[in-house]
Amino acid sequence: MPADLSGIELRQLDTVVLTTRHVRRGEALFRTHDVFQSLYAVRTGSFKTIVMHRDGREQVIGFQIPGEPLGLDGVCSGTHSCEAIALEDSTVCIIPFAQFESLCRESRRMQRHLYYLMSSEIVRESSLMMMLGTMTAEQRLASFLLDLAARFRARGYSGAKFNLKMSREEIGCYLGLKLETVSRMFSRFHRDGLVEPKGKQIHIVDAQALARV
Amino acid sequence: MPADLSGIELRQLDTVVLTTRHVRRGEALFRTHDVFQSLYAVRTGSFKTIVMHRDGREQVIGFQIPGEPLGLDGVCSGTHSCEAIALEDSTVCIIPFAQFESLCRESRRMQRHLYYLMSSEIVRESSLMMMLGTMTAEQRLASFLLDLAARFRARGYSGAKFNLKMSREEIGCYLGLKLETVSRMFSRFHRDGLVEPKGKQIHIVDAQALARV
DNA sequence: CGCTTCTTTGAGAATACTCAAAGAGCGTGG
DNA sequence: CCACGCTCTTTGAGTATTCTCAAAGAAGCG
Repeated sequence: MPADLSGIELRQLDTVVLTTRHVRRGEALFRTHDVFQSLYAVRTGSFKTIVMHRDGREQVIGFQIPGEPLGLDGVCSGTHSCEAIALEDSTVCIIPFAQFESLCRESRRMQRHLYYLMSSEIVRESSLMMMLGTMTAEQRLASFLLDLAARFRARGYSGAKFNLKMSREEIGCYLGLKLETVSRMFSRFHRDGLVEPKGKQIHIVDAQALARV
Repeated sequence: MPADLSGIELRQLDTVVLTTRHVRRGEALFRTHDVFQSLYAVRTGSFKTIVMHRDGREQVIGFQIPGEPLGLDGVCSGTHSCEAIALEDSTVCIIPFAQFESLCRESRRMQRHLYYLMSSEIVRESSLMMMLGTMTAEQRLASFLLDLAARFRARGYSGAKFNLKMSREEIGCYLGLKLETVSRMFSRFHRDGLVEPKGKQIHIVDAQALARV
């Protein structure tokens, strides 16, 4: 997970990350109001995180792929404010927060890394709010695809071809759109030669044009 | 700022908060890409924080009233990812981050408080995304007013009557709506007897009904 | 291989937006 | 202190984007 830590710190982290956990497709790693005890890092598979309104409305607030952190929302109140659901059979590293906290007190770099993770999440959510607040349906889907592409690339996968494990409905729930609208936008991108969607398999043909949308 | 710190820690914090700064209405406390050096706490007045897209689009991601923190976005990259603009002549406490960080290494409670602040911001933004992604214009304005009311109450002001320092346009920019839509929703709430808006002075008449919207 | 779930597409409806103009409020300067 | 001008707010009318409802087609799973 931590790209900017030295070998020493990584070994220290290994002493804390004693266990991994398997989560089956559709199951929850944690739910809203669960007691917060650990941070997690996706090891294999993928997750969505959702917040639920009392009336049952859901908002997907993020998708996590291997290497990305989960659970930072729980630090402030001691209970989780969202829930993390596996999009496919997945495994996570468990990082017990109490132990991680001790490690942070010993290692300034580890401490900085935790700050980095939390602040990054704040910045990520800010740009998501920008998307939800100012963009058209077309722009939202374009920026979603480009963001995913960049993250896959950053983790060593192809940024041009990847598999969407989430449904159109989940994408819509993330982008503040209905599933039909998401589907129509995919069709439009396909018609315009920007993207080649074969079901869940996505091939980004013209990233430049996507960025200009 | 910190509600859960002891007298000792508050005195320690006082040694770090050496200076305050005045910011005139319309001026920036910090701008996007400014080097991050300090956290701030609003002392008097109020601010908006905005993120800017390259094409000039703006999204207001928060309004800050006295007692609330500013600048947490800068921790991860060392530069600010948003800008903070004063909505009226205001003052802030300056908390140099390097010194605050040292203090956190000495005091576990101070450390926890920083975690708390960052994680709270993550949770706050999550619920904002829920609003932007799932709510109608009417519901957005209602939840905005109730949120503000709760925050004023938490800081010891009246939750039923308060002054909106931000314009209809800024509210719209925060709620993902146009200023005309915001104005229409105010008119509707007025017509229905939920809110008594006298220009920028807001009187919440029926908070229960607002919550049911 | 059949059933269920997901996706696509169409048609019509609703919400929010755009453009426009009048009215109110605020700050500034005489 | 009042008047002027500017900005902000309100309201209306028409438009556009997205949503809703519906149905057919495709894909995935057991």
